[in-house]
Amino acid sequence: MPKRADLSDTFCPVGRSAELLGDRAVLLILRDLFFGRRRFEAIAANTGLGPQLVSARLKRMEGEGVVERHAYQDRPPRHEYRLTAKGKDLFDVLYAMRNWAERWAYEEGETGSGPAMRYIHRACGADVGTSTICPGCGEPLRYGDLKGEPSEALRAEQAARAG
Amino acid sequence: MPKRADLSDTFCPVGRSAELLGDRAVLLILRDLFFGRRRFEAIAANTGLGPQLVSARLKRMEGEGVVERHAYQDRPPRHEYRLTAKGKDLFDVLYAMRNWAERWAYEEGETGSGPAMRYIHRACGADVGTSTICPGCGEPLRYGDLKGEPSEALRAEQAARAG
DNA sequence: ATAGTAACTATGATAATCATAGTGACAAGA
DNA sequence: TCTTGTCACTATGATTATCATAGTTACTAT
Repeated sequence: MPKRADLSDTFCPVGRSAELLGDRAVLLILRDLFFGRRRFEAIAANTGLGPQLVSARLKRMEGEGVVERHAYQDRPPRHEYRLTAKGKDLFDVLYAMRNWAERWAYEEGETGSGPAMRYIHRACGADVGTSTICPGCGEPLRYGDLKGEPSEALRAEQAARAG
Repeated sequence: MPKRADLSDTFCPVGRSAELLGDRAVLLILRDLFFGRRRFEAIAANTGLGPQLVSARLKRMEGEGVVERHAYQDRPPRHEYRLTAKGKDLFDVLYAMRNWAERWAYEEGETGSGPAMRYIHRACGADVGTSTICPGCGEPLRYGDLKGEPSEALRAEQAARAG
């Protein structure tokens, strides 16, 4: 594409976020990082993105300070990618996207009886449904407070991609 | 680009949302619609996007059921775009993006003393800061409960684009 | 010596985006 | 009447991002 207008210096906060988040690949990579996938190949396989796209986006995300590259062995050199504090703080955005999709993007019964991805509040054990505060104890939800349980359909899909 | 993998039938809710939301233009148009801009030219001018991009995205968003096209006069035919219930329910996503940017994307004092965009909870009058529940009364925040006040810097920027 | 794994880079075809200009339908003013 | 202006777009051509596929580097394991 031609040079598009840069939004990183707009005063609108949504515009600034959109520069990074208005990108399919970035969103999918973030999802996988939140899911616990840290290795390049695992991310590429699960997202279905080509290696050069994954590479380019991880570099950009590293430049933005949302991920960190970490060597987990020296010979041969192997790296993994981890969310920084700034990256982990994007959880609310991804969680809001998940909530919206659970409410609007599935046919009745498409994922069995429950949601595509169930979240349990560790502190009180309640199923949080699609709310932003825990319906059991009323606390706001943060990354780390939640335990995700993919539905059978989602688990099968991910297994197929990994194999 | 070549035909990219379609995510609308993945079982992952973030993947399904990413198909629509992983796009700069869609995000900017949504922002403007939430801001109250309903007319094509106003959206094109404020986002800085070309008319064919705005046109294409509004069609896609209409197809997805997040916006509705409304004729507000017949001679000559003039339309405006409105968020549907499904569209309004994306507020949490945009609000989470705004919160993240307010926390991480500005230099100290870049927008004066406060945030780029201040939100007040209508019910209790509290400044909600960057939280997902009202710090004054504890209620979860919804679109319609909040009154947005752009900072002087943001107001000036928007005025410059409109003129 | 051969195969395998991890993390990439290179190449060429395809498709999306941008800037700019143009269209159709009408209203208002000179 | 003629010109100018507004709104909501569509058309065109240049530029650039993305995809699929293949190749590379540096090792380990058998």
